[in-house]
Amino acid sequence: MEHPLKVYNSLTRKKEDFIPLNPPFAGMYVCGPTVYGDPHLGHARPAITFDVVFRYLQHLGYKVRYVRNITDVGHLENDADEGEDKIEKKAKLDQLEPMEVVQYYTNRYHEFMNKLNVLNPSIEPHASGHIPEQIDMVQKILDNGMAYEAEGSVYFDVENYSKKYQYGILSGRNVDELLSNTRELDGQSEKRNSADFAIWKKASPTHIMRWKSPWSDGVPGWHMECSAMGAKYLGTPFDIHGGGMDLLFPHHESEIAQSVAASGVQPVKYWLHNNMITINGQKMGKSLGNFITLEEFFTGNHATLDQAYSPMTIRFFILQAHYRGTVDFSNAALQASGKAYERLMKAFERLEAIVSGAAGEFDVNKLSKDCYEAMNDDLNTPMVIASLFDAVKFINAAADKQTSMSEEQKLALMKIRKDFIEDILGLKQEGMEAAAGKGIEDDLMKLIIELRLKYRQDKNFAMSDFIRDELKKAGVELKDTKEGTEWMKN
RNA sequence: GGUCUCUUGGCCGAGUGGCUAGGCGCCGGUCUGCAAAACCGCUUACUCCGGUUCGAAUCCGGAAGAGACCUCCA
Repeated sequence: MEHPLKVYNSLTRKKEDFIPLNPPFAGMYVCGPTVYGDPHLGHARPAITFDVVFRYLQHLGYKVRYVRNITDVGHLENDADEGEDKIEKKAKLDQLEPMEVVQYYTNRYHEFMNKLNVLNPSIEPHASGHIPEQIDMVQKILDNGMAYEAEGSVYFDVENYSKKYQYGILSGRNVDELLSNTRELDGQSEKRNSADFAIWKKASPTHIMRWKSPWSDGVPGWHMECSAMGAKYLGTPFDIHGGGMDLLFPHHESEIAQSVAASGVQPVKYWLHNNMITINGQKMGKSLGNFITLEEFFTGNHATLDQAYSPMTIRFFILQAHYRGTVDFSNAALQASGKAYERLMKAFERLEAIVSGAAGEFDVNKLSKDCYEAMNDDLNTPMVIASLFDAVKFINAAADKQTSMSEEQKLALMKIRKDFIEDILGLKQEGMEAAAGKGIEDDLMKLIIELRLKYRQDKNFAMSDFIRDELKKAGVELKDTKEGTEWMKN
């Protein structure tokens, strides 16, 4: 592949050339949601980030298998002995079957990902559908002496693992500290060491979700699913593993340990991590309870939101920042993104209507080159967007006849639009005001606008302004454009 | 407390040892009966203190502030 794509690898802490293990194939695994709540803005970030990775790898010609899991079992509130499964807890609360909760929130997740124009992954495995694979892996780890059984649960033996391998290779944590400064803390635990983590958990009598295993009726540990499903669908090792930075430790660290303990092989070549979305400078997340769901963004129905924000505004907002930096949510920032997005899309829409002539002062080849370079430099989408705004200026100038554009330039810009805006960044035109077309309301507005037009033609501006002002009070705004009068509800 | 990261103009956000990112806002203009929208122009920043260098916002050291992970979180 001649495009020298570089990605930042959390494992080596360096930008590295992306060279897949088996070109032209590329395998990517991304940690998907635990489906026990509505998707919020924080979920949109990895989904969009790795959607762009998926899209770009495909654009470069790779045959990509993209696996993004659904965690529907095994994600415990904590690793303590009485730790409750998140799904099951929610199910009890709502008096539903756990799988009803799973189905509902999986559907919700899909619904909102579609709105954000996030492509479906190639495979979307559920943890609950891969219990045998996980049991197999637990057995292998036991066989290799890297885990022990206690009271029907199986725990990963960090201390023993560390004699041969490095627990902490990804997160940079020092095992000796992990082991020593926690040893005294828990006398009552089944674990030999509090750094150990459950890879199989015996179900308490009240547990609804449970599977038979050689050790007990129980559930797999949270980290197991990703190791087992990644190996099953992408092999060992595979190319890319993605997820949020908050999963780096302990989730991804433990994934590595499990896979290495089972197979002896480093399971992943490139670890990619997106950073967090913050609100008032703090991470937006479940535990702090400061998250805003995607539905709330799309409807504007939340106390801290000044207005509704469209899915593409959210997508654009996220792409305007580099994926490894935090991005701070605010109404002002989202409003700015919304406007910028509109301007970008409108300009490229005007492109089609431009009558070509002599070539204008604009180097489209350089633009294309800049966009590729930005993408290749660890997926620098904000840079791509900045470059695209150079084209916006040129297109607008040509559309306003301030300069001319050759057919060649026009076609090249159309290709930029197709490649970068649509295929790679995944931005799409959002339906202009869906407010129109609502039966009698629409007919009435048509009548009012017609009346007002009459007044305007008679130069009775007092009356036409009166109509506009009164409508505004009623929450309807009028705009006179060259194509006629538009209206929209506020 | 341990590990790590960050601090850029009114706001959001790239980037880099010398070549004014970009967006939004503000202001000015074009257009329009007016308004809005749209378009054009303008707006020269890099927490502080030392050091290295011909030259640092960019490298090194220190200080202050903020954040992430260490328990569940995307």
